[in-house]
Amino acid sequence: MSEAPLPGAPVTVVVVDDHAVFRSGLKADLDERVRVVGEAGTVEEAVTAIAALRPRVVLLDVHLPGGLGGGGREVLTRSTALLGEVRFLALSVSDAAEDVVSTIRAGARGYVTKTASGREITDAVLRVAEGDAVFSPRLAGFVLDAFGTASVADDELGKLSARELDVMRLIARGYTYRETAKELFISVKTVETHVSAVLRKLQLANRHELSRWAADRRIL
Amino acid sequence: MSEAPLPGAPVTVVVVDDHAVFRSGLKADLDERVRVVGEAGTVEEAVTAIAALRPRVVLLDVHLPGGLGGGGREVLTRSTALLGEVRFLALSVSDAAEDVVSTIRAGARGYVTKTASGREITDAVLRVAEGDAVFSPRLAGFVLDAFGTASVADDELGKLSARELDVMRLIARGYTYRETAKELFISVKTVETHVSAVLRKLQLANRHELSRWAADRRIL
DNA sequence: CGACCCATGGGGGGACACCCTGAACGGACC
DNA sequence: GGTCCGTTCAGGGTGTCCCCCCATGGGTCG
Repeated sequence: MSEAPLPGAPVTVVVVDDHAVFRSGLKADLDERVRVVGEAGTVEEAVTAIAALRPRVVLLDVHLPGGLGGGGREVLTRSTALLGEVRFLALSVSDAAEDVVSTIRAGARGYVTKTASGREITDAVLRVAEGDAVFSPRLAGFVLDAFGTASVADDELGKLSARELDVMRLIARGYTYRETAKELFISVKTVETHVSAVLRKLQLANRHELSRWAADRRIL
Repeated sequence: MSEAPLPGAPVTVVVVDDHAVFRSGLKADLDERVRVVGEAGTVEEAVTAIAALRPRVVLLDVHLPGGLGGGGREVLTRSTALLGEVRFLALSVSDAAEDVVSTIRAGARGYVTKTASGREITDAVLRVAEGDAVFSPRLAGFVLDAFGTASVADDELGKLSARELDVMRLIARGYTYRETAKELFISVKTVETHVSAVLRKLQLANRHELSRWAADRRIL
């Protein structure tokens, strides 16, 4: 790879996970072929650390708290300027298709579930650093499927705006319009507008179908 | 505590989690007041290790794979013979009331979310070893609530009549009153009556909570 | 600069959800 | 036979859901 820094030098890594214990585990289990140069437990810390340290690879927990849904993706969207220089490898307990696809779409170069060993994660980091895309074996199949048929199957979600996603998540959980409005500091009428847009874009009839739709995709 | 072994001796711990990296993190972050004498990544390994090693405390991930729902609880139910000798401290990423309550019901003496630091988890282990019940601060409130009404809360489902169950299942799936009435060959008004009875008996506010209640219990 | 999308919010209205009271019938239990 | 409960249904009311219309301000894109 022409982008590789000094051959033989360890790959620099920043670890992002809200669980301090898991970060410690990574630092203990990643072997000497990589070097952990920083860590972060929140979205803010992560964005700051990545911009300052410019690691070769970021090991990113998809389920960071903070963003209304999937704070890990927020780190990605706020680091787009660095996407050419820094590679992101997503770490997640979930292997739900929706999570994987949307994370890749946000710019991650690989996706590994947390059941992997330190050795396996090290291997994945190195391959991502070299430009490969890496997926846990049992994810590889449907990731390819997803991107073969993604234009139809999945882009329903991509058509929702950020605010519509906020509203959709709360409504799908059973919040009333009034509760949703209070939670998001907007008027009930605005919630109605967003819900109508969501139902129209997703081609659903009512909030019950929305709940099931979201549950099927594990968006709750 | 009269049950305490040698005063000053470190508390023995077995770590159960399907993520090897997280186990490493625990071993690295738990301080010298406890001693990790074994670990396991599956239900089978855990049951075997606990029976053989007889640790003072088991740090148990609730979300082990294997059991049809929450394999961690399976470890508890298969170790009941040791519950007097070995204390279980549940570790989970979830702070959902349902998970917490059912885990405590299965015999765990505490419940800590994985966002806790190594120091906090060590403290929790020591307190459980001494006989205390330990909960993450924001869990403490509703755990007490849940157990104030626990004896009643259990047989809620048994209190529903046959017809109420019929109606409840359809409503929980998102059927409207009208659709439910048609399906069961009764009037909309009768459906209303049954739904009201169900909501009252289960102490739920509306059909959305009913949907979640039923989903949690896998009644759908 | 105009076209377009997004986020915000309002008026109004039909349909539905949920609650209250009340009532009729039948079966079960003592 | 009286009492309780489950099942059936009604009238009437309030609040929520979801739709239609509309408007304003901001951002992006060509």
